[in-house]
Amino acid sequence: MNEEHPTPTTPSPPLPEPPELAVQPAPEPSPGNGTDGGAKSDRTRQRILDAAARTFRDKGYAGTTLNDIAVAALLRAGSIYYHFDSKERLLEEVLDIGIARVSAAVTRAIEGLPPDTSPTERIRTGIEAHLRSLLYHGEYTSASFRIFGQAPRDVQSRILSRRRAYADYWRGMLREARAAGELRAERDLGLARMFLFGALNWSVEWYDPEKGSLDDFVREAAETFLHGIL
Amino acid sequence: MNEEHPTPTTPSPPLPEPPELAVQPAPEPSPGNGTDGGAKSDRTRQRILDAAARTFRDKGYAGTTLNDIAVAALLRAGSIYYHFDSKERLLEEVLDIGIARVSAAVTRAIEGLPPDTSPTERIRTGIEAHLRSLLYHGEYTSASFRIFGQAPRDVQSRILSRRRAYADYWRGMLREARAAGELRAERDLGLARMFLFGALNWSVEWYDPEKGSLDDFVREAAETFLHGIL
DNA sequence: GAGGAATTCTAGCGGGTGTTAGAATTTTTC
DNA sequence: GAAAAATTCTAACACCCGCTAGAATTCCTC
Repeated sequence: MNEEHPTPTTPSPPLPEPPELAVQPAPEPSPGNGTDGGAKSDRTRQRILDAAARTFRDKGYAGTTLNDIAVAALLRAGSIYYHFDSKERLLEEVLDIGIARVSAAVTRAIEGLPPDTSPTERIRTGIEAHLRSLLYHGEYTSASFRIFGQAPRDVQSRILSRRRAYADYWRGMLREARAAGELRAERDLGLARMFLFGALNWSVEWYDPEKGSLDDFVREAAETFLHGIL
Repeated sequence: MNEEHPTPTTPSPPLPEPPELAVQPAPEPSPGNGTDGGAKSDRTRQRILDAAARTFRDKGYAGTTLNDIAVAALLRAGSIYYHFDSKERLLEEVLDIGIARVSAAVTRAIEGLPPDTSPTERIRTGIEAHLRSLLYHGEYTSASFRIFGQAPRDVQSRILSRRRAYADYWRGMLREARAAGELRAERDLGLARMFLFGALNWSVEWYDPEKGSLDDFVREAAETFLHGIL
């Protein structure tokens, strides 16, 4: 048993090597969360979650190391386990937050419409809200859609109920539009919905905010889906 | 779950039982190319490629182990290196084959049309061919779209030229349709094209061949994109 | 069958993985 | 300021990764 370590000479290094710190622009000061009472320093928890969402989104689940997350969150890998039970649970929470946020954004946008808004107009609003939630500050949202397919089976199934609820919401909207006679009667609504999700969620891979305003983009996207290209 | 690796204590690790193996025999035995007397047993190479395509597609690039591929290809992990230089190169070839196949399928389908076919009809044919190539025996095709985003940067850039060529093909078709006055003038063609790709390629995640014929599906898909839902 | 090439396997290296125990440190409480 | 609690770090374990060298095996040719 010979102990050969790179730095056996220094008696007690206070900080061996400050790990290269990914500079985080402005850690959003946690919004005034109503029911406080929680410990102040689970802002660290939030930092870990944010770092995980972004890293998962960029490198995939299996491609992401706990050390990657730790570096981005400005601590050491082992410390993550004080806040999360495992890498899987971390993923699970990121995915969950992602869908919850899109769902909330879309629901809120549609419920803010005047009560006599037509089903078609509701759908248009939903499309725009979904896209906005995806493309604008959507670290969790985009991560959620991008890496859901890579998640372990049990994580997927634990998230599935939320996903299904969101899908049902859209199913209902489309059905109402059909009931109101605003849709082509022969259209397959299930296919249309999946088509829509595919088109919208894929945009996170190629959308470039510098090539035009987000407002124009989401409007044009909704129009393309509603009317087609012909 | 059923993974079994030879434990170091057992003296003679038995060969893994060969499970049933569905491999399409290479229709074209590689013709005698120049320098080498074509080896007969690069059917193994094909088996590895097939296994890699399917495993990459299912588990992602980083999530796939060379041992996973080896098990699916009925050999041991080390043997892969007789046929491929590295895991990266294996990925590269899978991705390349994938795009090449869709591209070839779409091109062939459209070139088979009568010369006076309208641009719109060409697009419809292209959509259907793309989908068919994706959903029917599309292990490479679907893998190519699903995991391109997970590939290392240098692999991506080496594949990019093929991808761009395929994208250009579609760009040209859409432009012709517009020139022929068959498209809504105000439509953004770049967005429409990316929308289409997103919708089509996402279908590989949810399409269930037992819920209806492929013919009906691809027809309905093209219709939805061309006319929208309204 | 013998010899040689082609192909596969075995065994292992170096390194990185998620995870954990316990020491060290910071923060809170009195 | 001391004691206690909360949080982070260090160091290591056990395992698995991609990959390689060389032995073992199969295959082909004569």
